[in-house]
Amino acid sequence: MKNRFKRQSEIRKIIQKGSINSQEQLLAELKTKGFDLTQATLSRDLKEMQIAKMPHPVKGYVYVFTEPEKPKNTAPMKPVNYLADGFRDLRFSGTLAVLRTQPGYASSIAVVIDRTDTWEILGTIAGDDTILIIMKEGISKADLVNALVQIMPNLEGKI
Amino acid sequence: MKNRFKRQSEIRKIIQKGSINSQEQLLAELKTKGFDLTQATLSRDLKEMQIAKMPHPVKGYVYVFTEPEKPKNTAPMKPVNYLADGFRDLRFSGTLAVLRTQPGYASSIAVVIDRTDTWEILGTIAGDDTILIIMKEGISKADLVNALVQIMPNLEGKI
DNA sequence: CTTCATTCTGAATATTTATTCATTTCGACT
DNA sequence: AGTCGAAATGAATAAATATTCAGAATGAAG
Repeated sequence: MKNRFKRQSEIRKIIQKGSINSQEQLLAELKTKGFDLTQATLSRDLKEMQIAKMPHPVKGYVYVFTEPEKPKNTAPMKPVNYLADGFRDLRFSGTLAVLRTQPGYASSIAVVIDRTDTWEILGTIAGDDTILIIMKEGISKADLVNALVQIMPNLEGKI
Repeated sequence: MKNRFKRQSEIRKIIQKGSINSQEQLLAELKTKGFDLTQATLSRDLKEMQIAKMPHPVKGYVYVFTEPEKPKNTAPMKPVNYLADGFRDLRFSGTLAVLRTQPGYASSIAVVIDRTDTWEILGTIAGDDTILIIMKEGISKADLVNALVQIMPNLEGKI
């Protein structure tokens, strides 16, 4: 139907603004624009248009056009071994660990560490040849070393 | 809790495979891996991890990691509100706070924090998706949260 | 070791979203 | 115009998901 496309086009516009968090809300918005339909139809439209309700840290949930997932950490193993080669040394200070690398390696190693979301590690910050690792309180040096070996098996013995 | 991170890590692995289309299904999968939890908890995990149920032309609906929407070339919003959207989570270790953001947001948020010269905060260091905030001694978690909300009102309630 | 506060979780429930089933609408063709 | 079949829709309902509320676990502070 002709109306259907106009409607979906309007839906697109509204979603784009990024502040819709339920179909009911969207429905109301559409009514003000002169589109009269039920939630059932809306649900079908959204499905067809591949619009998803996504959790949002601040807004709760928001409807968005979704891109299918990035194949991010699908193949960590290979680059990881390679990255381990950039490793220089590891030292500790309180709840911080400082990992030194060959110049230029730091950020790529840090990215790998971050992606694994290891629970012992709150986060990392990388410069050019140094990575600062912020550890969870109460984590021992050994714990951290284990975690790192998990991530980069080739480190085994280098530490 | 320790278990919570292991669990979320497992969730990530399962979702990654791309054939989960309901929480119930995911729940069952997790049970076989030895994680015992309820749908309520799972819902909360998914929200926290920003995993969304997305319509899929052939599979119906699939759970996926979603990309935050691309800030298209729509007129730049009020910087501060905009920045709050990049927020992921906030955790503490001693006198440090680690603020995690959507990839790419860290430095711009850090700049804003630095500019305010909040007395609770000695300084910040930003990577790509992590900001390290060095707090003044004696500052509590709540104090820092308050300070951040001052800076980015939209954070209110989401920390 | 207690007490207190905070975080985490499950059970029950509320809310939201998808689907079923019946009806209507529309277009193509006589 | 009338009939057929396909697509679209709404009402009701089923199914799925989010949240509330209360209790348990954990951790910090005496």
